[in-house]
Amino acid sequence: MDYRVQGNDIIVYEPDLDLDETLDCGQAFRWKKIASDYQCTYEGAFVNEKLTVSQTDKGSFIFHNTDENDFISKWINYFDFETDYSELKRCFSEDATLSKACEFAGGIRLLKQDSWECLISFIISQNNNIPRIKGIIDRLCDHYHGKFPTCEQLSVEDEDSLAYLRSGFRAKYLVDAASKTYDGSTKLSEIAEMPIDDARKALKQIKGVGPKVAECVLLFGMYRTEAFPVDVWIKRVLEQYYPNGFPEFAREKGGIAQQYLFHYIRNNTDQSE
DNA sequence: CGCCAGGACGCCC
DNA sequence: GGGCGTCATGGC
Repeated sequence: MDYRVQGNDIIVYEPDLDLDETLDCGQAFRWKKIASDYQCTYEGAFVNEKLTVSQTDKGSFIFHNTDENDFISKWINYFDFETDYSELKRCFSEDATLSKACEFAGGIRLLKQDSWECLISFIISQNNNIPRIKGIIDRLCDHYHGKFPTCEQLSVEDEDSLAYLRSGFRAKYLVDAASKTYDGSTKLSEIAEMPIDDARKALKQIKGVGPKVAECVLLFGMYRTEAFPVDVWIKRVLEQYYPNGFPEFAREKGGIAQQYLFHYIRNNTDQSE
């Protein structure tokens, strides 16, 4: 990744990033594509740090109204710019299916999100579709003047007071997640450092957090790249392409591989193979 | 109208 | 420990 300061903006060159593939692939739900003169432009936030970012060409980006200190302290981390995804994809390409998946959507990167925001977001995601997940999270942040609520703010709510979210049966799960996180019976920062099976077990103490949501929180909110969320789509990939199990060599970064595979299978609905 | 959506829970055996 | 109905909501 290279960057330079240009006026109030940061100009970034990173061949292994595509904004559509990364910001609209179901790992984060607060990015909105807005009209612009560029190839694409997104508005969103990391917790409460807002950003408008454009892709001007393949591998070229503008981080609007961003000073160099913020870029270094926040966005390099969030976009995982310190990881060499070319190297990662070379490694994955040892496997035929992964090779195709990386080629299909090579601009996906794993966003290093906030664990609390991920916990809430992926509780909302269960048995839900992406547009509606975004709608619920929109209403949640609008309610707090555009910011994502803290666990303290959410902990004073109950099922009825959350009715405005129209999150259905998930509201009671949000209440439990907020109260456990606020009163300290769930310590997300400690869970992030635990051996993976202990971390899974700890997360599943929260009502509404099962195997899939726990795995998503570990991967997207705690950068545990060995976490491997299995949903209906990935289940299909595993059955179709990996009847003898997912290859051992890719498991340490399996969560990132999973992102490529998820996008690949979802956008290649040809099931004839 | 029924079906599905980046699932989890409660209850059954 | 696995199998199955149920849980809100909204788009198609």
